[in-house]
Order: sequence, then C-alpha cells, then structure tokens
Amino acid sequence: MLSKAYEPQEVEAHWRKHWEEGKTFTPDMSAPGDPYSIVIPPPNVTGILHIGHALNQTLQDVLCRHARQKGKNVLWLPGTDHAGIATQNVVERALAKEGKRRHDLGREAFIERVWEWKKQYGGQILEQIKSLGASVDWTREAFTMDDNLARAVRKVFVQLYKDGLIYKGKYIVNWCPRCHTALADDEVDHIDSKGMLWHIRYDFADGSGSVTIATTRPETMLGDSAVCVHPEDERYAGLAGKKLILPIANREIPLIADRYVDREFGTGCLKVTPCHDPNDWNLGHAHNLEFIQVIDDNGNMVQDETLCGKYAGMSREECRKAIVEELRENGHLVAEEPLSHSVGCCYRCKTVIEPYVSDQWFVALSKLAPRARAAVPSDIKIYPENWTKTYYNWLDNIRDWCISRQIWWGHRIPAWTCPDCGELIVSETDPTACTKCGCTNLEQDPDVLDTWFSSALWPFSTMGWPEQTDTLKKFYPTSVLVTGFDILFFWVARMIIMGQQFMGEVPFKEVYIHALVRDAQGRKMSKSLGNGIDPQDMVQKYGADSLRFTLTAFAAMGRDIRMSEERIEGYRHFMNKVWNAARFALMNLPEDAAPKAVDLGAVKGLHHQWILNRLEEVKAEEDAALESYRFNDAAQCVYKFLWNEFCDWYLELIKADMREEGERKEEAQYVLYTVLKEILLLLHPMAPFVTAEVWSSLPGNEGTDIATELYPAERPECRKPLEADQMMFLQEAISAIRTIRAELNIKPSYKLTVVLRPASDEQAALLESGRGFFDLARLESLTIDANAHAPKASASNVVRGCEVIVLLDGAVDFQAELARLDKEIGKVDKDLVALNGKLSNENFVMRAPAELVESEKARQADLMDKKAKMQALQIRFKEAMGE
RNA sequence: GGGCGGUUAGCUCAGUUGGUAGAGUAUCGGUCUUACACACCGACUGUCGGGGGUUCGAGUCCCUCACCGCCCACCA
Repeated sequence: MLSKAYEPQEVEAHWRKHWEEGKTFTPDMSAPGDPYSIVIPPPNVTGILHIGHALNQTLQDVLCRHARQKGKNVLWLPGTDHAGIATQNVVERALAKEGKRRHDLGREAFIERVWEWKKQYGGQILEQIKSLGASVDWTREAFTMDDNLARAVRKVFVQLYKDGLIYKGKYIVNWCPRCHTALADDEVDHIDSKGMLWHIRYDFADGSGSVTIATTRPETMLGDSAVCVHPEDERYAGLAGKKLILPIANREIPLIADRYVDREFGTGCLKVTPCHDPNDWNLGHAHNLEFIQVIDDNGNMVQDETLCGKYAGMSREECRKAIVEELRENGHLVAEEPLSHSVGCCYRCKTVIEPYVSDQWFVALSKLAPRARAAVPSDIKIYPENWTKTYYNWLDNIRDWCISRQIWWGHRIPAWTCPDCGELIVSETDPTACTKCGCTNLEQDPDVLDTWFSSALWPFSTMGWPEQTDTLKKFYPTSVLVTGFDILFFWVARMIIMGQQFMGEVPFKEVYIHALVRDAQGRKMSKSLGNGIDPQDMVQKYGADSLRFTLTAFAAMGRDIRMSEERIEGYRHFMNKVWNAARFALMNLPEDAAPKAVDLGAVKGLHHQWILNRLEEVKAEEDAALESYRFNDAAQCVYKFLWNEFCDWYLELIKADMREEGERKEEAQYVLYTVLKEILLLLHPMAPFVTAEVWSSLPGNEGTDIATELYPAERPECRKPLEADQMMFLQEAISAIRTIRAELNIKPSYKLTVVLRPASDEQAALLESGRGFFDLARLESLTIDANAHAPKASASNVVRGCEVIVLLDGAVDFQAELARLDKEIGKVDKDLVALNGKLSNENFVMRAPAELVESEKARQADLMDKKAKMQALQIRFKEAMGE
C-alpha cells in the first residue's frame, strides 16, 4: 500500500538509479522507430544549475519522453561546455587564495590545474541535471574539450582558413584589461551610465582662433591625430586642412572633414584617436592619419614620456581626472556637462572595455551569413515565429567574428609561425618543421579560440564527427533545438552556419525558444540580486515533479515566466492528488492481477461513458499541444482532467459501484483501471517520477517501466458526445442542489428531500436512470415527476428546463431564499437583455452564420423558460411566507 | 536610432482561425462525506491600458496614444 501522502525523495532516488543503471535512455540503434534527437545546450562546467537550466531541460525532457511514447527512436545527448574565460577566472580565483597568479605556474601547469578542477567540480551540474529526471543518454556524455571534439575544432579551423573564411590581422578589438583578452562584439554588455561630456578648446597653430571638441574620454587625447568636422557644417566651413595644436601634448594635428560626424552632437567637432576608438580607427584609415597608442593592455597609459609625459604609467581613470584638472587650469576646458551614455563592459567581469589594437583571428561571418539566413524558415522553423525577425536582423548586420582569446584555457589555435622566415603554418596536426625554410623551432600561436567556436560544432562534434559514425548517420540533423533567446546569436546562428558548412545540412529542423525565468517581481534572476530560486532546493522541498510540472505549466510561448515558490508548492498538491487517486484505485482494484477486461465501447454506466469520452478528448488535446510546443496547454488539460473531472466527479461516482459485487463492480474496476493508467501516461512526460512509481504499483504492472510504454492509442468506440452531455446534465442538477444547500447554510450532513420536475419525457427517463448519482448531493429522498406539486416551503432553481426543488423545513431563513431567487433571476435577466438585443438586430440575424443564430435562439428560449419558471416559484414562495 | 514583447478578477497568468470572458492563488462561508485538510462543497471579483476604425459581432484584426520591459546599434 502506498503511503498516505506522496514522499518524493525515495521514489525519485529509486527511479533515477533504475533509469541510469538500466541505460533506459540509450537508444537501440537498430530499433525501427523514426529517429528523434536533441543535443542539450551544454551548460558551463563551472556552472551550478539555475532555474533557467531547469526550465530548458524540463521542456526537452517532456519532448523526448513524449517522442518515445509515440514510438520514436530517441537520442537526447548531454554534455558540458569548457567555458574558456569563465572557467579560467574560477581557477585563477582559487589560485589567488594561495597567493599565486597563473603566470607563476606557467601555461602547462595552469592548464593541468584547470583539468583537475574540472575533474573535481565539473560533474556537479550533471548531477543536478540527473536530479530533475532528464532522460538523457549518459553513455554519450560529451565535453567541448574532449579529444574528438578538439579534433573537430582543428579540422574546422584549418578548413575555414584554407577557404579564406578565417583570417588574421591587426584590428581594433574589444579588450578586457582585467581578463587580459579580446572579446567578440556580442560579449560586450552595453551598460547605461552617467558620465561627463567635456568641451575642450583646440587652438589653431596659426593663432587664428580655435575649435571646441566634445569628448567623454579626455585621457585618449594624448593619442589624438586629428580633429574632424562634417564637410557641410557651416560653422566650420573652409577650415578643413588647417593645423591645430593639441593641448597638453602640444603636437600639431590636422582638421579634417568627414560625413561620419554628427553635426547635432556636442559641438559637431570630433577628436580622432585611431588607436582607442573603433570609429576613429576607421577615420584614421580613411584619412591616412597617424596611429598613436597611448593606453596599454592593462588599461594604463603607456610608459613612454614622449607620448604621455607625466601621465605615463597612470591608470586610465586617474589620467582622466588629472587631464581634466590640467585643462581646467590652463583654460582649455570650455565646459563640462553631465551625459548619460552606454559604456561597453566585459560580459564576464563587467570591467569597462578598452578598444585596443592587436593581432587577432577572425571568422568572415559576413560571407557565411547569407546562407544561414536563407535556411529559415525553409529548413528551420523557429517557434515562436517572432524570433525569426530577430534572427534575420542579426545576420543582416553581422560583422566578422573575433575568435582569438588571450587566455590559456581552451582550444589552442592550430597556427605556427616560423621564427626564421616568418611563414605562417595552419595545420590539423602539429607541424615539425617550417614548410618553407625547414626551420624546426616553430612557435605555436599562444591564443585559444572563443568558447563559442567549439560550441558552434556541438550538434555534430558530439556525434563523432569528423568520423562518419552511425550516430551521426542516424541522428543528424537533430529534430529540435530548445534554448533561451539570450544565446540566439552566440550560439544558435553559429551552429547553423557551421552545420551548413561542414555537414552540408542545417543542424536542427526546428528551434523552440523558451522564455526567460524571472522572479515574482519580474526581475532577471541573478546571484547578485540574491533572488534566484535554486532548483535543487525546490527539488528537495517539493520534489522534482512539482518543479517540472510548474515550469511546464507556465511555459507559454513568447512570455517571460515569473517564478515563485508558492507556485511550485501549489503543484506539489497536484502530485499528491495523483498519488491519492492512485491509492483510492488500489483500494478498489484486485490486488494481484489486472481487473477483468470488459468491452469499453459497450459499458453501460453513463458516468463510465462520460469519462471515457473525455479521456479520448484529452488524449488528442495533449498530443496536439505537445506537437506544436504548447507546453502549458498540455499541462493544463491533463491537470484539469485529472483533478476536476476524474477525481472530483468520477471517483466519487464509482464509490457506489464499488460497494456492489458482480458485473457492475467489474465494469467500474476496469474503467477505473484503464482511465488511471492512461492518465499516468499522459502525465508522465511532465511528472516522470510519481507516474513511474504509481504505474509500477498497479496490479498487473509489476516490473514494468512507464518510461518505455507507448502513448495510449485512440479508442474511437468510446467517443460518445451525446452520453457525455447527458452525464453533464446530471452533474449540473447535482451542483444546483449543492449550491442551494451552501447558500442557505444547510449543513452537509443534513439529508435533503428533493423534487425534480423534468422538462420532457426524455429528461425524466434520463434522471430516473441516473437516480443513483444523486447520492453526491446527500439526499433523503428524490422525487422525479413533471407533475409533482412543489411544496410551498422550498428553495429552487432551473437547470436545462428542469425544476430543481429542495424542500425546506421551518428552520430556514425565508428572506435568504427570497434574496437568492432575486439574484438568480437577475443573472438570467442580464444574459437575456444582451441576447435579446443581439437577436432583434436584423443584421445579426441576416449575416451571422445560421448555426449561430439558431443556437442563440435556443439559448434565448431556454433563458426565457428559466426566468418564467423561477418567477412562478418565487411567487409561490412569497405566498408560503404569507401563510 | 532600429526591432520585439507586455498592459485581462486583489495578486500571478491562460485565452490557437473574431461568436456567451477562464485558471491558480488570495478573500469569505460551510465540512474530519471511510483516496487526499497537500482535501471537499459553495460564494465573490473584471468599462480585457486610453481613443478611433473594420465587422451583424473585437480581449482577439487595423490605426493611434500612454505607461512598463527586453534585444540589437560605433553618436564622440
């Protein structure tokens, strides 16, 4: 017997072990089903599971488990990402505690140290994924630094280089002076901040006056090589070509004109520092200016007094203050005004980015983008569709991708230079000698690749590429990619590009972009805010199924999810409901074997016909919802069916059957058994643990695993909408009695005497056949008779034309009943007014579909009938009061 | 500067071809009815952000305004 309340801990541990050790989710390569595959978006090895991962993985698991139920051959491939900068930072921090820096260890020892760290802590996030019940194939677990993935990286790099799609060059890049590396454009966060705009006067060399420039970065003026104005700016007409004296540095620089300058901003006069601003870099090339570097890779002014004078060696922040001070003193500072602008920051450490000129490697995304753009939507469908536009927008404005990073942890760039002749060798295998001069002292490029470079290969590198493995043949391209929109650019677009380039085929057929999880106030969850809901805590407290079901139920498309603990708690109630419904079933089913089968298309009980009909509808509904990624609809429809129909009505209705013996009981047992089993199957993708446990405890299921069962097949013979509607009428009548009882404050334990006056002979027959169901309203006696006299002291309502009359004895509050009737008639009136208006509108009657007009007329007739009957009842009630 | 999303019951949100506004939660009243108090029975709650338009009919389609949020972008 199951315990009274559902206790997830032991159940989850048991099934996790069962699934892992039994390799339940390792696909059988020779199985006949159509392949269905997903590669997991690899979390960082440094990461701990946050609620966003939990959502991401839950949705994938729902899809995978559902696909298995539909007979597909499913591979869900797990793994982690080496996360270059992030991981290096973590290990460097650990080293710092020992008072060491990475340079103290040297490159090899440091990398060794990172691997040790990975061995010790890198599995943590995988353990957390396991706790959610993710049905991944653990035998195929991958890591972006695995040998075969490294091989894939090299092959791709070399091939792109040969095709001219990777190139090396000196460029101005986003440099993080703290991480000491270049960053890609999209690794820069633009953070709004309040700064200053300083207006500085530059005098003409010939003493003929001056211009005033405006800048937010006065410290860079030491590297100025021009001042630029718009050629059509009348304020500066005819001045281009004159020389200016750069204050402080006292150098001569030219005044140039370029249409790039915005006349509206500041003074319309721009200082040009080609080495320290990406726009100025372009201007510098266009106008053949001097390139003067005054800031070094640490973000300090260069140690060169001829360039920086007394500012040499100062930090850029100190230098800014000091220069402003000097300008103020010598009268060149014309004005200073506060300015809100956005400042580029390192996405990892938030240090302000320094534009920095250096040798870097680039992928020519501008050449690769058009093909990737064309793949959507013909080869790849994006859900929700709105993201398609964002995807296009990014690809249409793409710039080349800086892929070199000046750190140690990552895939080292397979390029060597010859110290003798300067030859650059790019090769899949380590070269032993220079291909040009034979020199054997080749030096490998010290840089490593951007983490996203290896991630971009993930869908095929994890399947064994460049080998033509069976896995690759069977499971590439994958069926769907499930991810958050935050990495649409970092990752999704680049995977598409690499897939097309190296597999000749897109890496996935569909992309499902899910919401971001936010806290109850709508803020992004983050460590610094301390508002994160830790999925591990939630699993501990409420069980994995509760968390999973909550995430699924709230995963409506295109919306952020606001998560709060109360919601998870709410869905724990649901898991308990499932559990207890099962306990009830077990009490009422044979212990040792499945109940005797009956022909479900021929069951007699109206309640059985109703629930079986509803089951068919729900089966179709959930399937359709999941096929179109409407996770919330799938979860909701099962939730409502189980709780509001199966538990609230059906289980109550069959209690009477279970007290009997023989055919009636057997029929109820078999329908109960069938419906419960199929509900468990419907629920299983979202709540794998509780359903697995209940499933295996059902008679006849010993030793079976719900995870390998098929989706319940359709049962067309059980589609009985007419009978279902009849049953619903009975439920409405019962509810009407319950409402009267509640509103007149009659105790539930008090047994009522009820008279039903049916509107037709058919209704009378139906009520008579369903007489037993009225136990649910707790009755003393039930009279079904169209001609029965309504006792004067009675409360009443009308359901589908049938008068429902509850006898009252003297203890009842007559005023309360009168008020209740008034209210009820009021409601009918309100509906009737709207309806009459509609039907008296000729346009409506003429133009609306005939069906609709008919049904509205029927409703009108029904309401009028109800109103008339209720008024009659009210009049008689008033008479009774008078007596 | 471009692009996207949101504004529906006190709160958090559903609402798939336009056709009687829903759920959970909260609140109120009642119940130990032998699966479940993590429960049961019932009640209450809405000019669907404002304005305009299309339509017989709009939460749903179009326009416009307001406020909130996100993404992208080299305005110093």
